[in-house]
Amino acid sequence: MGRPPCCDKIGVKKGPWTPEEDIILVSYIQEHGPGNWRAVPTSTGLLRCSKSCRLRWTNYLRPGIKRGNFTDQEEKTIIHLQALLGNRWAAIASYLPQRTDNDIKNYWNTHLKKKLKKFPTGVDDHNQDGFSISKGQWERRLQTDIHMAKQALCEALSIDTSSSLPDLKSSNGYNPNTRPVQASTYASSAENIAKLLEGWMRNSPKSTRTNSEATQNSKNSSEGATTPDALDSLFSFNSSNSDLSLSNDETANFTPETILFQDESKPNLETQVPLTMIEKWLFDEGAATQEQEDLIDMSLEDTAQLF
DNA sequence: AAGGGATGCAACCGCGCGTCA
DNA sequence: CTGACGCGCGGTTGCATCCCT
Repeated sequence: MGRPPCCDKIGVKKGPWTPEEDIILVSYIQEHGPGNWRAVPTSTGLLRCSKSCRLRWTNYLRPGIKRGNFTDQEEKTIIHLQALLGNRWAAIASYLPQRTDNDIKNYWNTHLKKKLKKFPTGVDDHNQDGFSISKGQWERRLQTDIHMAKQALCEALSIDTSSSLPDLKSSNGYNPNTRPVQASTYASSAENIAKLLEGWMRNSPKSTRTNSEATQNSKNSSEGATTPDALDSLFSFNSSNSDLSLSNDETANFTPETILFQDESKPNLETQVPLTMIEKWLFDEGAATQEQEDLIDMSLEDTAQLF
Protein backbone atom coordinates (compact mmCIF):
# COMPACT_ATOMS: atom_id res chain seq x y z
CA MET A 1 0.00 0.00 0.00
CA GLY A 2 2.99 2.20 0.26
CA ARG A 3 2.29 3.34 3.75
CA PRO A 4 4.56 6.20 4.66
CA PRO A 5 7.09 5.52 7.36
CA CYS A 6 5.83 6.27 10.82
CA CYS A 7 8.90 8.25 11.70
CA ASP A 8 9.20 10.56 8.76
CA LYS A 9 7.78 13.53 10.58
CA ILE A 10 10.00 16.50 11.02
CA GLY A 11 11.00 16.85 14.63
CA VAL A 12 10.89 13.19 15.43
CA LYS A 13 14.02 12.35 17.29
CA LYS A 14 16.11 9.35 16.43
CA GLY A 15 19.14 7.73 17.91
CA PRO A 16 20.01 6.74 21.45
CA TRP A 17 17.56 7.46 24.20
CA THR A 18 18.43 9.84 26.98
CA PRO A 19 17.70 9.04 30.63
CA GLU A 20 15.15 11.82 30.69
CA GLU A 21 13.27 10.24 27.84
CA ASP A 22 13.44 6.89 29.56
CA ILE A 23 12.01 8.32 32.74
CA ILE A 24 9.19 9.95 30.86
CA LEU A 25 8.40 6.76 29.04
CA VAL A 26 8.57 4.57 32.11
CA SER A 27 6.46 7.01 34.07
CA TYR A 28 3.85 7.03 31.39
CA ILE A 29 3.74 3.27 31.14
CA GLN A 30 3.69 2.94 34.88
CA GLU A 31 0.59 5.06 34.85
CA HIS A 32 -1.15 3.80 31.77
CA GLY A 33 0.38 0.47 31.09
CA PRO A 34 1.99 -0.58 27.84
CA GLY A 35 0.02 -0.45 24.68
CA ASN A 36 -1.65 2.31 22.72
CA TRP A 37 1.78 3.31 21.59
CA ARG A 38 0.38 5.80 19.18
CA ALA A 39 -0.71 7.89 22.10
CA VAL A 40 2.59 7.78 23.92
CA PRO A 41 4.47 10.51 22.04
CA THR A 42 1.54 12.89 22.11
CA SER A 43 0.68 12.20 25.72
CA THR A 44 4.22 12.40 27.00
CA GLY A 45 5.62 15.03 24.73
CA LEU A 46 8.37 12.70 23.71
CA LEU A 47 9.77 13.59 20.34
CA ARG A 48 9.84 9.94 19.42
CA CYS A 49 7.67 7.94 17.15
CA SER A 50 5.37 5.37 18.68
CA LYS A 51 7.43 2.59 17.27
CA SER A 52 10.55 3.85 18.87
CA CYS A 53 8.78 4.09 22.22
CA ARG A 54 7.52 0.55 21.97
CA LEU A 55 10.91 -0.73 20.99
CA ARG A 56 12.63 1.09 23.78
CA TRP A 57 10.17 -0.35 26.25
CA THR A 58 10.18 -3.91 25.03
CA ASN A 59 13.89 -4.15 24.43
CA TYR A 60 15.26 -2.19 27.28
CA LEU A 61 12.95 -0.60 29.81
CA ARG A 62 10.57 -3.47 30.30
CA PRO A 63 10.88 -4.98 33.76
CA GLY A 64 12.33 -8.41 34.09
CA ILE A 65 14.80 -8.19 31.29
CA LYS A 66 17.94 -10.07 31.96
CA ARG A 67 21.03 -8.66 30.42
CA GLY A 68 24.54 -9.85 30.11
CA ASN A 69 25.93 -13.16 29.09
CA PHE A 70 23.73 -15.96 27.97
CA THR A 71 24.01 -19.14 29.96
CA ASP A 72 24.78 -22.46 28.38
CA GLN A 73 21.23 -23.49 29.01
CA GLU A 74 19.95 -20.42 27.25
CA GLU A 75 22.27 -21.06 24.37
CA LYS A 76 21.06 -24.59 24.03
CA THR A 77 17.49 -23.46 24.22
CA ILE A 78 18.03 -20.89 21.53
CA ILE A 79 19.79 -23.31 19.26
CA HIS A 80 17.14 -25.89 19.72
CA LEU A 81 14.27 -23.52 19.23
CA GLN A 82 15.93 -21.90 16.27
CA ALA A 83 16.20 -25.31 14.71
CA LEU A 84 12.55 -25.91 15.40
CA LEU A 85 11.12 -22.54 14.63
CA GLY A 86 13.61 -20.88 12.36
CA ASN A 87 14.27 -17.19 12.77
CA ARG A 88 11.08 -16.57 14.65
CA TRP A 89 12.81 -14.65 17.35
CA ALA A 90 9.68 -13.56 19.09
CA ALA A 91 8.57 -17.14 19.40
CA ILE A 92 11.96 -18.16 20.66
CA ALA A 93 11.97 -15.28 23.08
CA SER A 94 8.70 -16.50 24.49
CA TYR A 95 10.59 -19.41 25.94
CA LEU A 96 13.22 -17.16 27.39
CA PRO A 97 11.02 -14.53 28.93
CA GLN A 98 13.87 -12.64 30.45
CA ARG A 99 15.43 -12.13 27.07
CA THR A 100 14.12 -9.96 24.32
CA ASP A 101 13.74 -11.12 20.79
CA ASN A 102 16.20 -8.47 19.78
CA ASP A 103 18.72 -9.77 22.25
CA ILE A 104 18.27 -13.30 21.09
CA LYS A 105 18.47 -12.28 17.50
CA ASN A 106 21.65 -10.35 18.14
CA TYR A 107 23.11 -13.19 20.13
CA TRP A 108 22.32 -15.63 17.42
CA ASN A 109 23.78 -13.47 14.70
CA THR A 110 26.88 -12.53 16.61
CA HIS A 111 27.69 -15.62 18.62
CA LEU A 112 25.79 -18.74 17.81
CA LYS A 113 25.97 -18.49 14.05
CA LYS A 114 29.70 -18.37 14.26
CA LYS A 115 29.88 -21.11 16.79
CA LEU A 116 27.74 -23.40 14.74
CA LYS A 117 29.66 -22.61 11.61
CA LYS A 118 32.70 -24.10 13.19
CA PHE A 119 30.90 -27.39 13.53
CA PRO A 120 29.68 -28.50 10.13
CA THR A 121 28.05 -31.55 11.61
CA GLY A 122 25.73 -29.44 13.61
CA VAL A 123 22.91 -27.14 12.81
CA ASP A 124 23.35 -24.74 9.98
CA ASP A 125 21.91 -21.32 9.66
CA HIS A 126 18.81 -22.54 8.03
CA ASN A 127 17.81 -24.91 10.76
CA GLN A 128 16.59 -28.44 10.70
CA ASP A 129 19.84 -29.89 9.48
CA GLY A 130 21.41 -31.90 12.19
CA PHE A 131 18.11 -32.44 13.91
CA SER A 132 15.81 -35.30 13.66
CA ILE A 133 12.95 -33.37 12.11
CA SER A 134 13.24 -32.89 8.40
CA LYS A 135 11.65 -30.03 6.59
CA GLY A 136 9.12 -32.35 5.04
CA GLN A 137 8.20 -33.78 8.39
CA TRP A 138 7.90 -30.32 9.78
CA GLU A 139 5.52 -29.24 7.06
CA ARG A 140 3.39 -32.34 7.39
CA ARG A 141 3.20 -31.86 11.09
CA LEU A 142 2.32 -28.26 10.65
CA GLN A 143 -0.52 -29.14 8.38
CA THR A 144 -1.79 -31.78 10.72
CA ASP A 145 -1.45 -29.49 13.60
CA ILE A 146 -3.38 -26.77 11.88
CA HIS A 147 -6.11 -29.28 11.40
CA MET A 148 -5.95 -30.19 15.07
CA ALA A 149 -6.05 -26.56 15.99
CA LYS A 150 -9.14 -26.00 13.93
CA GLN A 151 -10.83 -28.86 15.66
CA ALA A 152 -9.80 -27.63 19.03
CA LEU A 153 -11.00 -24.17 18.18
CA CYS A 154 -14.35 -25.50 17.13
CA GLU A 155 -14.61 -27.40 20.35
CA ALA A 156 -13.61 -24.45 22.41
CA LEU A 157 -16.10 -22.20 20.72
CA SER A 158 -18.87 -24.67 20.97
CA ILE A 159 -18.39 -25.24 24.66
CA ASP A 160 -17.76 -22.11 26.54
CA THR A 161 -15.63 -19.05 26.22
CA SER A 162 -14.37 -19.65 29.70
CA SER A 163 -13.17 -23.04 28.74
CA SER A 164 -9.84 -24.05 30.09
CA LEU A 165 -8.73 -24.75 26.61
CA PRO A 166 -6.13 -22.37 25.34
CA ASP A 167 -7.35 -19.50 23.32
CA LEU A 168 -6.27 -20.98 20.09
CA LYS A 169 -6.89 -17.91 18.09
CA SER A 170 -4.49 -15.89 20.08
CA SER A 171 -2.15 -18.44 21.48
CA ASN A 172 -1.19 -19.54 18.05
CA GLY A 173 1.42 -22.07 17.16
CA TYR A 174 -1.12 -23.51 14.87
CA ASN A 175 -1.47 -21.02 12.17
CA PRO A 176 1.76 -19.99 10.61
CA ASN A 177 0.30 -16.59 10.00
CA THR A 178 -0.50 -16.11 13.58
CA ARG A 179 2.08 -14.68 15.84
CA PRO A 180 3.38 -16.77 18.66
CA VAL A 181 2.36 -16.25 22.19
CA GLN A 182 4.62 -13.92 23.96
CA ALA A 183 5.38 -15.46 27.27
CA SER A 184 4.64 -13.11 30.04
CA THR A 185 6.73 -14.23 32.88
CA TYR A 186 8.76 -11.10 32.45
CA ALA A 187 5.86 -9.06 33.50
CA SER A 188 6.09 -7.49 36.85
CA SER A 189 3.30 -6.22 38.97
CA ALA A 190 2.22 -2.64 38.83
CA GLU A 191 3.08 -2.36 42.45
CA ASN A 192 6.53 -3.60 41.81
CA ILE A 193 7.18 -1.15 39.05
CA ALA A 194 5.66 1.71 40.95
CA LYS A 195 7.85 0.93 43.90
CA LEU A 196 10.93 0.66 41.78
CA LEU A 197 10.21 3.82 39.93
CA GLU A 198 9.53 5.62 43.15
CA GLY A 199 12.80 4.42 44.57
CA TRP A 200 14.63 5.42 41.49
CA MET A 201 13.20 8.90 41.48
CA ARG A 202 13.97 9.29 45.16
CA ASN A 203 17.43 7.89 45.12
CA SER A 204 18.89 9.39 42.04
CA PRO A 205 16.95 12.43 41.01
CA LYS A 206 20.03 14.29 39.93
CA SER A 207 21.61 11.39 38.28
CA THR A 208 22.97 12.28 34.93
CA ARG A 209 23.90 8.76 34.21
CA THR A 210 22.13 7.56 31.21
CA ASN A 211 20.42 4.38 30.51
CA SER A 212 22.65 4.23 27.57
CA GLU A 213 25.40 4.04 30.09
CA ALA A 214 23.51 1.32 31.75
CA THR A 215 23.38 -0.32 28.42
CA GLN A 216 27.06 0.02 28.10
CA ASN A 217 27.44 -1.43 31.51
CA SER A 218 25.58 -4.44 30.48
CA LYS A 219 27.90 -4.61 27.59
CA ASN A 220 31.00 -3.95 29.57
CA SER A 221 30.03 -5.37 32.86
CA SER A 222 33.63 -5.95 33.77
CA GLU A 223 34.30 -2.25 33.64
CA GLY A 224 31.71 -1.72 36.28
CA ALA A 225 32.85 1.67 37.47
CA THR A 226 29.85 3.49 36.16
CA THR A 227 27.30 0.87 36.86
CA PRO A 228 24.09 2.66 37.70
CA ASP A 229 22.91 0.48 40.49
CA ALA A 230 19.80 2.52 40.83
CA LEU A 231 18.85 1.65 37.34
CA ASP A 232 19.75 -1.91 37.86
CA SER A 233 17.55 -2.09 40.86
CA LEU A 234 14.82 -0.22 39.15
CA PHE A 235 14.64 -2.61 36.34
CA SER A 236 15.70 -5.70 38.09
CA PHE A 237 13.19 -8.42 38.21
CA ASN A 238 12.36 -9.73 41.61
CA SER A 239 11.81 -13.17 40.42
CA SER A 240 13.71 -16.32 40.78
CA ASN A 241 12.85 -17.40 37.33
CA SER A 242 15.14 -19.92 35.91
CA ASP A 243 16.40 -19.59 32.43
CA LEU A 244 13.65 -21.77 31.32
CA SER A 245 10.98 -20.08 33.27
CA LEU A 246 8.07 -21.55 31.50
CA SER A 247 7.82 -24.67 33.47
CA ASN A 248 4.33 -25.84 34.01
CA ASP A 249 4.45 -25.04 37.66
CA GLU A 250 5.46 -21.49 37.13
CA THR A 251 3.03 -21.02 34.37
CA ALA A 252 0.33 -22.22 36.63
CA ASN A 253 1.20 -19.48 39.04
CA PHE A 254 0.43 -16.74 36.59
CA THR A 255 -2.38 -14.57 37.64
CA PRO A 256 -3.94 -11.65 35.86
CA GLU A 257 -2.69 -9.23 38.46
CA THR A 258 0.87 -10.13 37.71
CA ILE A 259 0.64 -9.03 34.17
CA LEU A 260 -0.16 -5.42 34.21
CA PHE A 261 2.85 -4.72 32.11
CA GLN A 262 2.15 -7.46 29.75
CA ASP A 263 1.59 -5.99 26.39
CA GLU A 264 -2.09 -5.43 26.19
CA SER A 265 -2.23 -6.65 22.68
CA LYS A 266 -0.77 -9.92 23.70
CA PRO A 267 -2.81 -12.87 24.77
CA ASN A 268 -4.01 -13.06 28.26
CA LEU A 269 -1.92 -15.24 30.46
CA GLU A 270 -4.91 -17.31 31.16
CA THR A 271 -4.55 -18.47 27.63
CA GLN A 272 -0.85 -18.97 27.90
CA VAL A 273 0.29 -22.49 27.62
CA PRO A 274 3.81 -23.62 28.46
CA LEU A 275 4.27 -24.95 25.01
CA THR A 276 2.03 -24.43 22.12
CA MET A 277 0.48 -27.63 21.05
CA ILE A 278 2.55 -27.95 17.97
CA GLU A 279 5.74 -27.33 19.78
CA LYS A 280 4.75 -29.68 22.52
CA TRP A 281 3.90 -32.18 19.92
CA LEU A 282 7.29 -31.84 18.35
CA PHE A 283 9.03 -32.01 21.66
CA ASP A 284 6.94 -34.90 22.74
CA GLU A 285 8.07 -37.07 19.93
CA GLY A 286 11.36 -37.89 21.50
CA ALA A 287 10.49 -37.83 25.13
CA ALA A 288 6.81 -37.71 25.64
CA THR A 289 6.77 -37.45 29.37
CA GLN A 290 9.98 -35.67 30.09
CA GLU A 291 10.25 -32.45 31.94
CA GLN A 292 10.44 -29.48 29.69
CA GLU A 293 14.04 -28.88 30.46
CA ASP A 294 14.79 -32.38 29.51
CA LEU A 295 12.87 -31.74 26.37
CA ILE A 296 14.98 -28.79 25.61
CA ASP A 297 18.04 -30.87 26.13
CA MET A 298 16.55 -33.54 24.00
CA SER A 299 18.15 -33.84 20.62
CA LEU A 300 20.73 -31.42 21.73
CA GLU A 301 23.32 -33.97 22.44
CA ASP A 302 25.06 -33.20 19.23
CA THR A 303 24.95 -29.49 19.63
CA ALA A 304 25.75 -29.74 23.28
CA GLN A 305 29.15 -30.94 22.27
CA LEU A 306 29.75 -27.56 20.82
CA PHE A 307 29.93 -26.11 24.25
C1' DA B 1 50.95 4.15 21.11
C1' DA B 2 48.26 4.28 17.09
C1' DG B 3 45.21 2.92 13.66
C1' DG B 4 42.40 -0.11 11.29
C1' DG B 5 39.52 -4.13 11.22
C1' DA B 6 36.30 -6.94 13.98
C1' DT B 7 32.71 -7.25 17.14
C1' DG B 8 28.47 -6.39 19.74
C1' DC B 9 24.35 -4.18 20.49
C1' DA B 10 20.78 -0.49 20.39
C1' DA B 11 17.93 1.37 17.27
C1' DC B 12 15.83 1.91 12.78
C1' DC B 13 13.34 0.31 8.64
C1' DG B 14 10.08 -2.00 5.94
C1' DC B 15 6.66 -5.37 5.65
C1' DG B 16 2.68 -8.16 7.00
C1' DC B 17 -1.30 -8.89 9.81
C1' DG B 18 -5.41 -7.61 12.43
C1' DT B 19 -8.88 -4.28 13.39
C1' DC B 20 -12.09 -0.87 12.49
C1' DA B 21 -14.75 2.62 10.22
C1' DC C 1 -15.32 -4.54 0.48
C1' DT C 2 -11.72 -1.42 1.03
C1' DG C 3 -8.42 1.51 2.85
C1' DA C 4 -6.37 3.64 6.93
C1' DC C 5 -4.26 2.77 11.02
C1' DG C 6 -1.78 0.53 14.85
C1' DC C 7 1.16 -2.94 16.17
C1' DG C 8 4.65 -6.58 16.09
C1' DC C 9 8.19 -8.93 13.76
C1' DG C 10 12.56 -9.94 11.31
C1' DG C 11 16.27 -7.90 8.87
C1' DT C 12 19.54 -4.37 8.68
C1' DT C 13 22.29 -0.42 9.94
C1' DG C 14 25.20 2.71 12.60
C1' DC C 15 28.22 3.46 16.03
C1' DA C 16 30.89 2.64 20.18
C1' DT C 17 34.14 -0.44 21.86
C1' DC C 18 37.44 -4.08 21.58
C1' DC C 19 41.31 -6.37 19.73
C1' DC C 20 45.11 -7.22 16.92
C1' DT C 21 49.11 -5.84 14.45
